[in-house]
Amino acid sequence: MAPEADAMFEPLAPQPAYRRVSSAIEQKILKRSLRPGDPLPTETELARQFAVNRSTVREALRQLESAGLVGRPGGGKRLVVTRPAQSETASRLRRALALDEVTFIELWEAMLAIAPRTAALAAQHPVSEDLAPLAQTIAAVESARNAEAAVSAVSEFFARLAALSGNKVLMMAMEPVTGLLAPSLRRMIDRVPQGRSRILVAQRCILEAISQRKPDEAEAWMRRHVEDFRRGYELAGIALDTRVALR
Amino acid sequence: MAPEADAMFEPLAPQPAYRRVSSAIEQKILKRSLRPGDPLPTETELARQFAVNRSTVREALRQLESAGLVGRPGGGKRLVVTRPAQSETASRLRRALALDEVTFIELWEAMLAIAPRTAALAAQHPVSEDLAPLAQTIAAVESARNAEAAVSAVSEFFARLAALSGNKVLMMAMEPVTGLLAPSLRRMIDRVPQGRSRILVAQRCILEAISQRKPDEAEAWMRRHVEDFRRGYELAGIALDTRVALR
DNA sequence: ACTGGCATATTGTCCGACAATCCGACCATC
DNA sequence: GATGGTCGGATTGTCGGACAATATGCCAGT
Repeated sequence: MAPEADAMFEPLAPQPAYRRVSSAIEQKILKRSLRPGDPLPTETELARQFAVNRSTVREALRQLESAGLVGRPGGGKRLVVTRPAQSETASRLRRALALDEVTFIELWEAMLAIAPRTAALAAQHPVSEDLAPLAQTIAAVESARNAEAAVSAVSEFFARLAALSGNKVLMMAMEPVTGLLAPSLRRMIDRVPQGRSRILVAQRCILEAISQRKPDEAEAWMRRHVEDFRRGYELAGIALDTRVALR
Repeated sequence: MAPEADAMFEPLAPQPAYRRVSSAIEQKILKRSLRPGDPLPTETELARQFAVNRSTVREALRQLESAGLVGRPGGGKRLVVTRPAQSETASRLRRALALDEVTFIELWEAMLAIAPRTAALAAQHPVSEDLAPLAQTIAAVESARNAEAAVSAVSEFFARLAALSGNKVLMMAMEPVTGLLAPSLRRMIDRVPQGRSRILVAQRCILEAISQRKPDEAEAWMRRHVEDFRRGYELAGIALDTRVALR
C-alpha cells in the first residue's frame, strides 16, 4: 500500500485556500461546535472572516455540500449544517465499491458475514418492534409482477431487517451490498424459475423466527438463505467473479 | 422516513448550474466513458463546452474533487479522473457513523459479524499470501511502548487481515469499524492490565490457524477474540452504549 | 391572527484580471 | 544520447466587482 517506502521527503503541498476554508468549517462541524440545524454565516460574512474572496468561500462550500456536511433543507436559500444522510453515504459507498470492480463473490461473502448476525440481532432485541413492514415486503416479493419489482422488494427486506436490528453500522453496511447485489439477483430470478419461491420460503421462516424471538433460528435460516442465493447464482450459470455494475 | 407521504407534488427544484455540470461529468465517469487516469479538459474548455462561466465550472469541480472522483495525483496542476481512494471512502464512512452517534455496542456487533468471517476467508484463500506483515503487526503490538501505538497496531492487524482475505468489501467495512473502535480499545488497555497479553495470545492463535489453512479455527479464535474485547470493555467499567467519537 | 406587499439580504452566475506555477519545448553541456 | 538549464505559454488559484432572481423579514391592512 506504500509503494514509496524509501522516499525521504513527503511531497510538500501547500493546500489551496478553498481547501483550508472547507477544512476549517469541517473541523467545527466534526467537533460539534457547529451542530446540525445551525445555519452557516452568509457567504460574504464567511469571506470576511476568512479574509478570502467570496468565490473561494463558495468553492469551499461546494466541497462541504458534496460531503453532505451542509445542505439546503426544504429548498431554502441559506446553507445549514447537516449530517450526511445515510442514503447518501450508502450510495457513495456503493459507487466506490463498484468503481473498485468488486466481484459478486466478494459481495456475497460480505453478505454471508453480515446478514445472519443481523437477523439474529433483530430476533433478540428486546424492543417491541413492529414486524408489519417486514411482512409487507415479503408480500411485495410475492405479488411483484416483474423481476425488477421483486428484486427491489428483496433489497427492501434486508434493509428493514437491518433497521429492526437497531444497529446503524449494520444498516449502513447492508445497503450498499444489497444494492450492488440487486442486478445479479435480478438475472438469477430471470433464469432460475424456482428462485423466487425459495426466497419466499426463507423469508417467511426468518420472519417467523424473529417474531418468536429465536435468534439462533433466525441466524441459521438467514445463512441458509444467503447460501441459497449463491447456489442459485451458480445455477444460473454466471461466473462468480463477475464484476458488479451500478444499476 | 417519508414524512410527507401525502404530498401531491414533488417540490420542483431546478438544480443550479454547478450541480448540473458536476452531475454531467459524474455520469461520464460512472459510465466509464471517462476512466481513471484520463485528464479532464481544462477549466476554460469545460466552461466553453457547458456554456457556463469558469467560476461555475470550478464549483462543480470542487464537488467532484470532494467526492474523490477527480484528483490531482502527484501534486500536479491538471485534474485527472480518479477513483475514490479506499482510505478516503473509509474515513468518510467513519465520519458519517460518528456523526450518527453510533454506540460502542453497535460497532462491536458489526465487528463480531465481520471479523470472524474475514479471518476464515484469509485462512482458506488459496493464494499464497505473505503472512509476514501480519506477524509484524503482532510484533508491533507486543513491542509498543505506549497504549497509543499498541492500539494502532491492533487496527493495523485487522486491516492486514482483511487484505489477506482478498475481499475488498470486507476491507472497506473493517476500516471504519476498527477506526471508531480504537479510542475505546485504548481506554480499555489503559484500565485492564492483562488486556494486551490476551490480545496477543488471540492474535498469535489466529495467525497460526491462518498459516495452517484452518478456516474454522481461525474463525473460532477470532470470535473469541472479539468477544474478549467486549468483556474487557465491561471490565473497564465503561457503558456499552457510549457513543464513539472521532480519534 | 392571517394576508399581502415591499425593501433588503443573499445566492447564483457572470465578467475580467493577474500572479504563481506547471508543462513542454528548446537548447547547452558533458 | 542523456542530463540539466532556460524560457514562453498554458492553466490554475484567487481576486474584485457586477447584476438578476428570489428568499427573508418587516410592516401595514383586513
